[in-house]
Amino acid sequence: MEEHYQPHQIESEAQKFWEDNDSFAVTEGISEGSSQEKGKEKYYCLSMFPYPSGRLHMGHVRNYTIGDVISRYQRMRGKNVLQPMGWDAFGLPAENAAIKNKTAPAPWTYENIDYMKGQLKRLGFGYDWNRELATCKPEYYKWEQWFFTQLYEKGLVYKKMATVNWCPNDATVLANEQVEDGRCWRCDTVVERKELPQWFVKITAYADELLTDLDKLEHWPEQVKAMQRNWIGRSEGVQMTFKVANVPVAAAGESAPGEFQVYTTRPDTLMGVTYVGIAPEHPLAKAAAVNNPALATFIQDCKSNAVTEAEMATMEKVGVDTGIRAIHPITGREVPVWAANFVLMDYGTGAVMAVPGHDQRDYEFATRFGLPIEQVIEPVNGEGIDLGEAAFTDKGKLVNSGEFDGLSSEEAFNAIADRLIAEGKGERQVNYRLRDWGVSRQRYWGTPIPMRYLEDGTEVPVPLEDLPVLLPEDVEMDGVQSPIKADPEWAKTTHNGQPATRETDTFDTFMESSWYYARYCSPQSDDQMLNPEQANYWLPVDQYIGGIEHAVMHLLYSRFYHKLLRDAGLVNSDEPFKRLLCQGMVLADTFFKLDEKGVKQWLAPTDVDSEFDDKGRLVKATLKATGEVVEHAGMSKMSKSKNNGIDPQDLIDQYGADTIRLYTMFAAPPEQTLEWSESAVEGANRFLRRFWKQAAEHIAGGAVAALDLNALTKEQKDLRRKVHETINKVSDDCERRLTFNTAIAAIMELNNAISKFQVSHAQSQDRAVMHEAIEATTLMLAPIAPHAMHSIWQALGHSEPVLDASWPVADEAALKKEAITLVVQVNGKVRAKLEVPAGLDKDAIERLALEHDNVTRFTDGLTVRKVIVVPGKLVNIVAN
RNA sequence: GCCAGUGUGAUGGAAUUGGUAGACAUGACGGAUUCAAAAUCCGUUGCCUUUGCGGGCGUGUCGGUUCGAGUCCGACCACUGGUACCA
Repeated sequence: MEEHYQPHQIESEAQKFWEDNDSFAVTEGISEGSSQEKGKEKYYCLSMFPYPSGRLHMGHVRNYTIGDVISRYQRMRGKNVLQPMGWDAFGLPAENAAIKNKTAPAPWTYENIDYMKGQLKRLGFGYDWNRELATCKPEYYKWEQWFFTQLYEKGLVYKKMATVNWCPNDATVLANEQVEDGRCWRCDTVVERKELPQWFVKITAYADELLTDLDKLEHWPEQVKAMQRNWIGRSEGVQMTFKVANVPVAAAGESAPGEFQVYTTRPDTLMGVTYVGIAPEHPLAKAAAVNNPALATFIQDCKSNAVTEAEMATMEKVGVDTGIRAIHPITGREVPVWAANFVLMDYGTGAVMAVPGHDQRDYEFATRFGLPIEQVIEPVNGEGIDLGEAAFTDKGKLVNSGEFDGLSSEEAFNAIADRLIAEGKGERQVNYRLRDWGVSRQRYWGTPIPMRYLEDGTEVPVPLEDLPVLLPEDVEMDGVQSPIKADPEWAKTTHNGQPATRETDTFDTFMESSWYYARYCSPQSDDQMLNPEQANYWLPVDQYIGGIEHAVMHLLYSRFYHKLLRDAGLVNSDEPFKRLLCQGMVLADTFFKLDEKGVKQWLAPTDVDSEFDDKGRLVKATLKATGEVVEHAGMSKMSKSKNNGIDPQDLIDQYGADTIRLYTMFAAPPEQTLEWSESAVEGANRFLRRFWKQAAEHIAGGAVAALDLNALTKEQKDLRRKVHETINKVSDDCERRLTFNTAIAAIMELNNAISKFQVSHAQSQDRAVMHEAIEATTLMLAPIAPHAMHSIWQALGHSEPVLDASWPVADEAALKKEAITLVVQVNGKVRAKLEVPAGLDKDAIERLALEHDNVTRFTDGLTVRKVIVVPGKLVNIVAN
């Protein structure tokens, strides 16, 4: 064994060994499994596949190291481990890069995949590359297209109008990310809302199951389940009809609707309705606008409103009186109908009842536009409320509500609902905040939606024998129009011999990432989407690992898709991911400067010098190359769009993969957000060098005697205890807690104990105990620093690779302690420490504590009121 | 705005069930080794106070529960993720 740690040589040797032996290939299935796999429990460990953006960044390294450590740990625990990897290859960045680099998205994507695959291999991740997939390959998206046609046949797919961001200058649809401050990021034109017909998948049909099955996900983080529950947003309420007193006469003799629907979760406040809000696109508003120029202008202005929820919720709430009067369903009173920018046609009924006394948003709107505010609820304790400052939004007791006065909010909910139902004016309804999944994108680099339109406009799904609908890869991007929309020839096709046109929209890329985990079970299957036998052997995924930013959308769409696969008979489980680890984001500073068009140019953090004040806050940033002052936009997750990804390549070149893996795992617990800094990488490298040297010196000492447990000195027993305590600690951290940082800290402590242990060559048991400590350390580090441990394990004389060695088990006998340290507190402050024999009784402990010199100093002249003894931990003396 | 999270020394973090705050690292300082440097090894390192033993303060802010609070409860502040067309 080399005396010095030489990571690059060691790592290429270990990687060659794994490659030559195909160490991470798992054969599919149960019965045809190799003898090695027979009788083993399966373990499917999956990390979220990357978007091939060009280079790995530290967020990827963190994610994939966690997955690889868990996979290697579980393998050492005797499991048959599957760890696959692939590419979420469709998406917007490829189109942007293609335009910028005057190439096509396909070659750009394939080059990135090649480069990033090389980086993953260089980091030593144990993937079964035989199962690699890329979602932009026809053999993958063919089955996604087929499945969509199946959903269409089942009635789970439909088409409707939906709003998009529209750049009138480029005549193109923009993603939310491409809109900055309401303007197009390419040409700075003000963006408009535009309605387009689009395909939707009925996720709302599964809303209830998606909600209730969250309770079955015992090993998912509570925070993720909470976010999904809130996203689905089940509510119980009442939907009711408001009749219109003065129906406006619409243009061309069309009559506007004479009534409209409103949903509320607070029917108890119905008697406090003083106005009604409708969406600017509501048919009533449109009709009223025909003879109301002010309203027409308002509706026109609302066309430039943002489409994102965050912006709509924070924008100024404004509205215009439509002149329409609605009839209150119970009192018959007429209330004004206002068109308001915060009421959305796409969601719910496009109309809301307003109770300014008991809803804060309605209150602010009413105050601003001089609408009446009426109190109909008072606190249960009978206290008065002041509606001069804010709405009273708690539940309570009804007042000013006629026959409903005196009822509690809960009683009034039922009484008012029953009344509306009895009069045929409303019904109880369960609503969800969740909306159906809009899967149409007006972009090129995605899966073509497998639908055809006949000449009479009839829509038909593409039959299996005509799938896949191929996306041409050899195209030119002009930066505005999708090449398959720009080329009229592409859309031409036939259906049963009749001329037809193809759908030119592509799928949302979440469609691909919603089922890839299942495709890994039979990635080469070319006659069906999944091989059910393979899928049911491996699924559900035992451990899924990925960024917390996917807590709702990707993880909810995947859960939905799994249920669709189940209902299609392709899998037999209800949920795709048994245990979930949401890794925290790796953040880095973001910097930008404005170009001549006023558009933000994001700058790589490595190109910027920063100055800090004495509190460590960034006060000035300058471009390294030119000294030009640039703007700092805070820290955010590493991403292509903010250009703040830190490429691990330089660190790998300098220190090797094991150091980067160890450092990343040591820096913080996996779930915690991590602000990127490489200041302690050196320390991780130092630790590996130190252990390497210890192992090399030990091995150079030659043969080792057998351990004789009856002939050990105190020092030898102490080191053994530390070894076995560490085994327990590290096992728990890797299995239950998934806190690799504390596992590494424990191994470092053991390593410090090994350093302090003086080996006398005259004492054969010294070397025997040392041998046990070195072997245990090697095994415990093997999942984290697999290359170096591969070499050390071989040098320790093992023919089997450390990859397949068994995880160590603690020897209970070695853990026994003779004495323990107890803390003595007086009134909660530590005043003394006692060394006592383990198992000493309570009275004796109490006596020893009260007699201690530094304790009597603080109890002198006081009366001892109480003594609390926490066995094995502390004594607290309460005195005054 | 709404939903979810985070906040502990100079820095990353530890404290797993309400029981010793600061494990393990990084950095800094001092020393050994060296012609010298790197590397390595040893020591010190929350703040204030004390010759020393020790003492006081201290986990974003303010308040509460408890013998005892980083941990539980209430209010607030700051930052991060998501907010349905970034993935």
